[in-house]
Amino acid sequence: MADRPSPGRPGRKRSEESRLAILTAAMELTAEVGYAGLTIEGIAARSGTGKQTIYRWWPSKADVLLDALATKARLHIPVPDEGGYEADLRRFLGDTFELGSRPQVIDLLRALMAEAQINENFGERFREEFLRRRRDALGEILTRARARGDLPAGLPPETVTDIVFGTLWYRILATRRLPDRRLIDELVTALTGPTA
Amino acid sequence: MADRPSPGRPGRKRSEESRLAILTAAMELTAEVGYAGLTIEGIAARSGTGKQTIYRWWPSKADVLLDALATKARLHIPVPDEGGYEADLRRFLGDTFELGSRPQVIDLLRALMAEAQINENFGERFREEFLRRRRDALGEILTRARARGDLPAGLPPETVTDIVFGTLWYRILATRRLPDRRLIDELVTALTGPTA
Amino acid sequence: MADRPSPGRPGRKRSEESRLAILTAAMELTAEVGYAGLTIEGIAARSGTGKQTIYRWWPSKADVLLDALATKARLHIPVPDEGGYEADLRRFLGDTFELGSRPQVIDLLRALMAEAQINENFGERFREEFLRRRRDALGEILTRARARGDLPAGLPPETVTDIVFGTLWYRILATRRLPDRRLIDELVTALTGPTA
Amino acid sequence: MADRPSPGRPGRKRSEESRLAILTAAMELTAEVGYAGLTIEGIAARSGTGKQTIYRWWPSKADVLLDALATKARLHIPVPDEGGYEADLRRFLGDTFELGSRPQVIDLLRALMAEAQINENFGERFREEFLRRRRDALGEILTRARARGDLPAGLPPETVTDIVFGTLWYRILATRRLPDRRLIDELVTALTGPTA
DNA sequence: GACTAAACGAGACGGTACGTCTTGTCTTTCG
DNA sequence: CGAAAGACAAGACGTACCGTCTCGTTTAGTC
Repeated sequence: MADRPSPGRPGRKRSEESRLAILTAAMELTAEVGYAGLTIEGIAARSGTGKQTIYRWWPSKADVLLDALATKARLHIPVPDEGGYEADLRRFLGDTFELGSRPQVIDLLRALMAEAQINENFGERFREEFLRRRRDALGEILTRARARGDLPAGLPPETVTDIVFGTLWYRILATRRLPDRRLIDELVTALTGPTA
Repeated sequence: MADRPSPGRPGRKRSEESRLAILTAAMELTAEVGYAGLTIEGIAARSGTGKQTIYRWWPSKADVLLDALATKARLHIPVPDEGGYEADLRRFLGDTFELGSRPQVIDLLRALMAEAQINENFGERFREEFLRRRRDALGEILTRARARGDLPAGLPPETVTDIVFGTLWYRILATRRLPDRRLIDELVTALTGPTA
Repeated sequence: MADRPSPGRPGRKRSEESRLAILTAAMELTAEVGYAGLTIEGIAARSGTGKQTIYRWWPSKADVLLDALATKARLHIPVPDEGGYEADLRRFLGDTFELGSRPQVIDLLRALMAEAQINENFGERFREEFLRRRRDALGEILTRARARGDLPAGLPPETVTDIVFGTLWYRILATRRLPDRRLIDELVTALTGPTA
Repeated sequence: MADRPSPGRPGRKRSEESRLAILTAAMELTAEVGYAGLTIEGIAARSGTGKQTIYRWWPSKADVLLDALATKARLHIPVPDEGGYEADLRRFLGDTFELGSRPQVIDLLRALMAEAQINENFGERFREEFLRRRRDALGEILTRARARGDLPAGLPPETVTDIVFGTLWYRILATRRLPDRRLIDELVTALTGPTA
């Protein structure tokens, strides 16, 4: 993403106005013409900035969108202790689904996951700065569950995480059916089953 | 994909030689320069054919690869009756993993899934001609399991399918850890748990 | 132009129907889309023939048009003896202008003269089979005039021919003003002047 | 031809170096492969520039050549007053022939006149920016001649111009015999005859 | 020195037309 | 009558440019 220059050095300061105009233009254009139709030139034109300003701060259009997502969409999901593994899991899944219910956000996520497959460098940034954070949030819940002895045998936390996020992403990427309430129940069934 | 002309009509026949040269070149180039670096021009040059010949038969480079995958990689997975749900599932997952263990194939799948997100038309073809077939194969097993009463309560076949393929795809797309033997055991645990 | 095969040999005869369909299509298309927009593929499609049939008999689209001009437009101009150089000249110019007064024919001539500059081989054919015949017609008149002693001194027949056709072509190619009656008078003035 | 941007505005300046490289490459290539073999891609490759740079400033390959002709060949012909119509005319024709004696220039002129027939838009530019200037130069001489009363009766200046340039162009386009000294004498004879 | 603006070299894009080759059908002539 | 010859319509082939687009860079002038 964009580096912040160390303070106290000469030269004009980075224009926050331009930065926001670029992020806004990028999201709007993605909604209007799709990720494939999004271009750096288009972002520059729409935001009233120069191409060089974009290239100076972001390495690719996907990074602009990732920044926009982090800046614009409030992605943070708190993981309050609901008192038990099943309740925690249910709460986490509910919060996550809510977040992903905005179609614009879904389209953005699909585009970024796609770009991550194609562009190796961006893929690393996407995994580190987005996917890992979501895994860590679930990880917290699983750590608590393990401490309580609630985790079913034969299902290490890593695999639970793979199953949870895997199912969500697969519905989005491969079936175009958005996750819903019913899926929460069924996932909880599968992941807490043996101990119930 | 490519239409087959009805026989007995005038005009030169489609060159099977060119077709295979194109599919081969496409796969080789993807391995060498990556999907992002793959171009129609490159495929034409490598295969010794003309661009027009490619455009005549495939609408995009992703479709060439999808055809290559279907033609070259033997994707069909038989689903023999192993006698029980758990054994069937274990066999299906084992066969599937083996198939996807070739890194070349994995890279292809990642690229195609990515393209499916970005190119709506190709996405539809990819879902219909690739993803649905894999789902159907698993569906057969689940139908047998349901007939035997082996399916755990609260886990409809659709959701089992989402969980199985979701986990596999997520490992490939998001974590870059290829599915392995251990994952089979854990998935089987999660999906057959309650009946065990 | 098209060679005629020696008679009495085996094989299907050249189809006069196709030949005329091609010439007609070529002229129509030139009128509709201009010479630049004229293509062999278009002629084949319009005439309901195959491209190969065209390439078999004519080396270029310009040759098709040249053939069409010779076949369709009655280009022959008789040069009857009007009794004197000035009268002969006046008659010849009048007949020539009449011929070139059809805008379709003019456009064709412009295109062929243009192609003759660009395509060396066609240029030779155009000069031999079209331009030379027109020059020869005027040459007849000048031969008669010389016999009568009507030719002005210092103006060899070759140069008279250059001046006559040059002026006509120049009006067509460079000024887009079609030759008219007034021009006849003025040319006759210039070319018969000294003896008058 | 190329517009000149108003000064004092932001943005990179047009590269004069590229402009000249393009004009030079265009002339060289025309000499080497002929006008038909000349392509924008070839000019770009030879000149070490991008195609877009050519398309930015010239609408067609013919316009590049027209610019090259104007820039490289010193086309201006002064029309000093030689004291009389016949002397003026003789001087003008001599200067003109000298100019057109370089075969490279002749080939260029043939190509441009040809293109002007085929491409309507270029034709207009060619007539306005090239042909009209040559006509105007001769027009000056004829205006002087008229003031002196040297013009033969029955031969308006317009027609004299048509005859002079027509004969020159016809020799170039249709007979491939370059104009020479003898032609000057004969033209002068035809055009000044009655007053002599 | 960051900014907007714009030209630059590079090269892929989708497309068109070229001229050739292949296929199967339909004449024509001759053995 | 049947085989050989060749013209036919259809259409796929490899090739070459077209004109456009976007890339990422560079240069110029402004803030």
